[in-house]
Amino acid sequence: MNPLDFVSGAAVVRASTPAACERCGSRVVGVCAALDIAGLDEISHETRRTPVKARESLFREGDPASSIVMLMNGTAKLSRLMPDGRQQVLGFRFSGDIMGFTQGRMYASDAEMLTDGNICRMTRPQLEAMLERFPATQRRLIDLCAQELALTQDQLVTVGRRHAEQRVAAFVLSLAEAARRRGTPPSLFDMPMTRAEIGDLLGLALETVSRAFTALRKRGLVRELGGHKVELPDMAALAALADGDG
Amino acid sequence: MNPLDFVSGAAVVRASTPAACERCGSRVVGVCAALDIAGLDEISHETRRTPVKARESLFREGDPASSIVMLMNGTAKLSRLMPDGRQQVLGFRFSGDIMGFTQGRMYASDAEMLTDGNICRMTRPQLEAMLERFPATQRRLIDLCAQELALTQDQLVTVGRRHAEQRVAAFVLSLAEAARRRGTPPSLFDMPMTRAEIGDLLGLALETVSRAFTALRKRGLVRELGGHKVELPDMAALAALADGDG
DNA sequence: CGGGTGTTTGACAGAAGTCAAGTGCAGTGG
DNA sequence: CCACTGCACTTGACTTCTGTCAAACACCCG
Repeated sequence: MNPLDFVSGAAVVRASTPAACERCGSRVVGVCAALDIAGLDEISHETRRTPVKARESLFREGDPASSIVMLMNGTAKLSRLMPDGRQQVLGFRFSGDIMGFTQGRMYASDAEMLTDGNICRMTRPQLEAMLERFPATQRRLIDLCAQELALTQDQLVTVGRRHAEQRVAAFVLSLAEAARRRGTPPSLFDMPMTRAEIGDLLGLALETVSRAFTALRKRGLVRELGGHKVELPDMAALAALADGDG
Repeated sequence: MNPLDFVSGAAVVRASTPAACERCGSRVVGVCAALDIAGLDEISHETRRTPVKARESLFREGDPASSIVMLMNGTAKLSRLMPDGRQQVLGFRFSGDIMGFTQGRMYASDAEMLTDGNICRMTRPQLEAMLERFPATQRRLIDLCAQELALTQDQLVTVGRRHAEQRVAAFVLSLAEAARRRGTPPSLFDMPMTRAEIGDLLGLALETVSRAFTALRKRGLVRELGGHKVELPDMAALAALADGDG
């Protein structure tokens, strides 16, 4: 497996036919990427771009899945709560990702912002109407799901078969890959999540995550610049380590 | 999380309008469940029911994803190979499940039969044609994907946040749930996989799996009857244990 | 009946979790 | 402007769980 593919389950796909969306911002993302200008215009009447703040909850596990959320800006966290109070982070999401789409009637996870940002909500009926009216968006939703599934499976491999340091290496590489997809430099990016949240993603204690970062820092594979900025001087070596050759 | 929902990532959905499929057998499964009699008739011209034997490979990771496979009968294993030779089992599949659907051009995992069985293959062009001709199958594919995604996330919770014995408890409960969906008694089912394969699913060594089974047997929560038959005398207690109350 | 595969069990080593203390940093308020 | 306070992070010591290695056993298939 290529650790660059691991990522935190993000379903990021760029618009194939870039077009401006007045309400949602300049980039066309998520399912809407399949829409032409006319379709976008129709949809944009019904969705609103709204600012959200760090730590704000977007939806909760078990709540009725009344709408899907497109993340226009910022970073979010998807997680589930265990009965004993601990949480499993399912993945982090970035601008361009969609969240909250489910087959069932309820959300399958919590979603919470890690940073300030902007979202667009589309209600379930609006989504259904769009799928009906623009069949191309159906195929797109299938692709988004299939891709997200593949990425979740990748994470399963990471959590199931890698040691602590390898998991953290794979994790930072996934952030790099997510940055690349957003069109920003992959070797220098933001990492707004805490050690505890990373641990809950990777199935590790926060102290173990901290020790792994220290080890990677000492090897010169990861550099933390302050302000949650991270630099990866040697991504190839990091990938080798993640795959067990380190 | 409900441990009964954990399962091995199976996307099992019964036909809402049961109808006979001459080529594939008596039950209508997978995407085809959305088809009416006329559609089934049309499709059935192009797919063939073929017997497969235990340990036979259905497709391999990295091969061109030329067809999807509907498992009519028997049990299969989906897995990925790590660079160091170890494998991560992504899930087990049962009669009624579909395998090999992917957004990319290649299969994302290996698929191998654990038992003798029967499959139907549908080529990619056939699938595309069906999706085009019968839009209802598109919605069905979305649902199958979304459901499979949710189940894979469940497994992530299991592997990431549970101890060995809890994982094994969650695993046998998932087999029970899969049996229930197939319409067979949930407290008595086949378990054709080896301890090593269970370990590769749960991120455990085979010895650890064996010890966990011994412990569950001693507690009277699991009974192995020979011939790969397993009985669960107290599923509620098992669920409590899986959730950490044990 | 025999051989191979899968399973169980034990002893030990090693990785990660837990508990605890101390450090650093950022935002707040005087 | 600076001290204070709270949170996140780091580091150490110790414990516990799981992995590894090894041997014996059980079971199924030929």
